[in-house]
Amino acid sequence: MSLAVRVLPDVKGFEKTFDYLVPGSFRDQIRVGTIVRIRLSGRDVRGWVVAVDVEPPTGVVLSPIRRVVGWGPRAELVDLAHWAAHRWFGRTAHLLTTASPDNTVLHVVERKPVALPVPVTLDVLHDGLFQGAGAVFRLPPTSDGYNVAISACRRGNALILVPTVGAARQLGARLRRGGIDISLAPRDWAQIAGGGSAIGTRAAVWAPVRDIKAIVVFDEHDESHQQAQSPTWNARDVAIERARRAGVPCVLVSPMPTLEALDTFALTTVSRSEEREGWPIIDIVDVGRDTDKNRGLLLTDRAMSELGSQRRVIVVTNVTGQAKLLACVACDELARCETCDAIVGQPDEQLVCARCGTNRPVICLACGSSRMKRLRRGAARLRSEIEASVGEPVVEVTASTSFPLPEARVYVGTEAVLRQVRGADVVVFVDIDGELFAPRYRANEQAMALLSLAARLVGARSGGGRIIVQTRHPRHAVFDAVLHSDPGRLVAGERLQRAALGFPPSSALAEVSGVGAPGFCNAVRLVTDRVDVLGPTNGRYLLRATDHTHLSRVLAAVERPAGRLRVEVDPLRV
DNA sequence: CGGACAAGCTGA
DNA sequence: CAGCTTGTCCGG
Repeated sequence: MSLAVRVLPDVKGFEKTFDYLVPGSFRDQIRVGTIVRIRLSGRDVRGWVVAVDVEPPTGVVLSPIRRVVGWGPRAELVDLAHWAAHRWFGRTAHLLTTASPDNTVLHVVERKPVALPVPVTLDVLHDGLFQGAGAVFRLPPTSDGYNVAISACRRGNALILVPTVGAARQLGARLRRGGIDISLAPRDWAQIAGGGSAIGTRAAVWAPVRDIKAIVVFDEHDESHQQAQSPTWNARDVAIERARRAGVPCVLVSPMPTLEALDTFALTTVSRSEEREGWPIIDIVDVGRDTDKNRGLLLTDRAMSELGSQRRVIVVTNVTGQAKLLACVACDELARCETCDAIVGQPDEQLVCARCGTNRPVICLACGSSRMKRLRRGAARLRSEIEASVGEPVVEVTASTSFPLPEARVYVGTEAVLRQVRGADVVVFVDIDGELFAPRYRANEQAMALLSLAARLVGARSGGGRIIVQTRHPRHAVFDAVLHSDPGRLVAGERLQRAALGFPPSSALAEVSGVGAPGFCNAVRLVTDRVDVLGPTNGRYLLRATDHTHLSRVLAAVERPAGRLRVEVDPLRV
């Protein structure tokens, strides 16, 4: 047996492995994934053992590993980290950090599997979902995923991913009460390494679950499964790959499965009536016709009557400072792109589409008028207007609002208000058109996600849950889907539009920015004609390939130029 | 990344 | 040509 191991140093800026000797006293502690300290060009640095029994290159004198720090990711997760680094053009060390314990782990106590109690009602189990390689399970927003989680854990050690820490704590506690040996990842890293199932948010996909038997991703569509900073890895996609490698089923649960999920596994749904029951009542209020335009009010009579009642109301408006919404003065038609339907802005003389780049003079497509008016006002203004009209305190909630929230019957805010307020009777969307026609290719999906978030807050129709949506486009496909409580109605059209415009999942995208971007993108042009280089717009290039296999291969093949380079694979807003 | 070292610039 | 900056290379 050779005494040399390969170590990946935890040093920013370069990705290279080095070989070291293992002193005899360390030999039984060294495995793939072990965290060690090594000497590298005079410095004492941390690193991960990525291969054992290696044949070092000839003519190099190896130095010894200085110290064993503790346990690190399991060998299969080191491989998975390599895969993810390639897929999202990041450093393996970055992903290994996420897969490693926060604190030093010196001892792992192995636990035996516990015998699970037989559930009282076997018919609630979803064993069918876990039969093949996996499934997409469309479950309405107010339905409980507990039985899916239980079904996963009954197969053996399972990994369960949810979008928020609160949901992880709550579902984890319920599963423990149900007799499941499950720990919170990454907090209880050492415990998970000893056995049992794990639950957590996106980082938990790297939890050291032993002998894994199933993976479940709840709210698969939720953008918080994707890391915001580069590398923009997505826990759902890592979960799919982890399950595939382990040969175990992966179940993706969502009230509104993404095209990406539907392209991966077959869809399972609940009955039409059960899905309908799982959505609240949704009132689509046509702002273009139902209101007196001259009053200039943001809220329709329908919304005002809810505010005047004693019900708890959440009023959602769009992000302040986003692209202004323009509408025709004569006929009230929204200014939209003639090519891709996104709302267009008016930076100067022309109407410009931020999504596809089309521009035209300031002319209404419906009536030919050349006069436009601005529609959007901020959350702060809205708050004071509502407060004046209801005569009681109204609390504004933004992403930066600190806890605890002041008690109030009425809350006003941007998207964050839906995530921070506990519950409500009614949610009012003041101008959802800003979401529907946002210059982002996932606009429909994101609007749908907001509606399902609201649905959870107000609860099912049987309990009186209600959502009021103010729009100038009451016949929009997203409303057709929610009115029927059937997000599946969006899929075919969405798929066609994405394909027609070359957006995922019919393509793989990467956004490149930074001083090194021009050099990098020129190099991409030279290497291949299978990756389109678009831009730059605002200093950002967009690389587009037919699929991720090609995109990743090209990104890896191109030499990194000097200077800062930011590559965001699968950018959410393009 | 950070250190080593080489090549390039400056000033007396 | 010392003294300093800037660039490039390399680490086991």
